[in-house]
Amino acid sequence: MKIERLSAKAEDYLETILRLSETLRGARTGDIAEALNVQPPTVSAALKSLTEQGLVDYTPYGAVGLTPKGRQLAEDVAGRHVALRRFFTDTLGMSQEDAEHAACGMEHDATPLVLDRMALLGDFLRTHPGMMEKWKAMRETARGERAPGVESSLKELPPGVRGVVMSVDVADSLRKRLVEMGVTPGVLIAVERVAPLGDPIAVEVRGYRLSMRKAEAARIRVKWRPGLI
Amino acid sequence: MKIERLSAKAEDYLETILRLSETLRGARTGDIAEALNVQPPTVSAALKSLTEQGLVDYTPYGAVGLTPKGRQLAEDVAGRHVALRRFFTDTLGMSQEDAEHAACGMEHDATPLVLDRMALLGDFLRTHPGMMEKWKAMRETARGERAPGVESSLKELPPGVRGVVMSVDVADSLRKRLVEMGVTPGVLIAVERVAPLGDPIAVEVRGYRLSMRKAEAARIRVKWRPGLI
DNA sequence: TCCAATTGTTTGAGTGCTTAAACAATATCC
DNA sequence: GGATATTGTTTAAGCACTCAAACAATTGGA
Repeated sequence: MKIERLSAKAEDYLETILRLSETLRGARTGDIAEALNVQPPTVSAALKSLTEQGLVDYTPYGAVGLTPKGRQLAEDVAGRHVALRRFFTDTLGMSQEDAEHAACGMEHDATPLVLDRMALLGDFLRTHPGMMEKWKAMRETARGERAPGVESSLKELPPGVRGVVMSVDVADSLRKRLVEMGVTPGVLIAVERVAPLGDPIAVEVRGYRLSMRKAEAARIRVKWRPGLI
Repeated sequence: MKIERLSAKAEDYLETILRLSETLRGARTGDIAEALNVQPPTVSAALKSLTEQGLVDYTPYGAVGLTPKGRQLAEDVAGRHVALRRFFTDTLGMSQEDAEHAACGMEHDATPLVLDRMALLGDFLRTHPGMMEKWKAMRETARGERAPGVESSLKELPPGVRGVVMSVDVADSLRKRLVEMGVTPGVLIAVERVAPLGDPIAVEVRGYRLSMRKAEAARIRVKWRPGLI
């Protein structure tokens, strides 16, 4: 019996099954498919493979459960996930949504030592009176003064921070509207605010305010610039 | 021209080519294969695919170079890599080796906001006089008092911290020796020190001291326990 | 009870990544 | 210059993951 490292995908399946099997419905093929953004046949295949590896308990058309070994691995992954998310929200001051998104990708490769030190650093900041306030204040004042040369999509530009448009790679219909508004390479742009549900987002450029979908903002590359809007 | 997110593997290839092409030898198939721990034919196939995507400049049997687009992406990845490694060493106080290892896996999924906040947090600690010393002191005293329930392989147990053996999954020859030494589930164990080159490592158990390879330590699961050796 | 509607699986196919074995080009040495 | 060693590529194959289309089981009414 080998302890081969599971693939990131396999870990995703186990983690999802663990979460769903704690609900009343239980973990059903369709729900797993929806949670992982794949089609049901993909889940059937994955379930077959995981069953052969002795990680899930599963009979076709029946409910999906975890074996002790599978549960152990699933709880490992889930533990890394929450540890990262807590660090991102509680210590780095990120939003729930941003933290969740980042944790999803990094949970598969975070090492125990990294997670341990992250948790410890959070404790350090919280147990020293006044330190968290100072750190929060620094985050506020530093908005827009950050990392010269950081480049990302417009979607990932923190609200209030300015960026220079590097490239626009959207469909023609939207592109036309953007060009009319002046969203062309070289121009300063900023995200004003994000709607409660995360979509659409309000963008400011040359004094105009326009709104666009996150999917669209993801196609616009920007370089972060000092200064708030 | 779409900006599909590259796979982690593709990012690895680009990053490696960037690093190697800065050397005198240049990026050669065999060197890339060795750096990424794959066989040469795998690299040939990857190079073909990356060429079709317009990311590398490559003629069979010739030197491998990056296109502007490929170089851009490679530098993005390399930037995430060093940002993470710096945070792990300079702020979390991890060793170069541990930091490098952890950064390798996480670089593909770290978001710009995460990297930015990590860098800012490092600046925060360094710019407040005395804070780094306090934080370092806390790391020292906290060794062994950490995260109840954290489980990892023996290889990942920080030196000096005690752990309880959960399972031993090694070949029979070593297993026999380990059992004689008393390395069985339930017993307390600790890593005493790691050889300069990282292998072998000195392990302490029931007062005995034995040395084993990292590959072997990776097969022993432990749960971290309070208290130093 | 039986017939839709829903849900899940199988099939067939494709992509990405990997390898061993066979083959081809390049480099090196005499 | 030619034989040999090194290096790189092609081929054939396998595994993990994915999907659309076709098919099968289950569920929930009427």
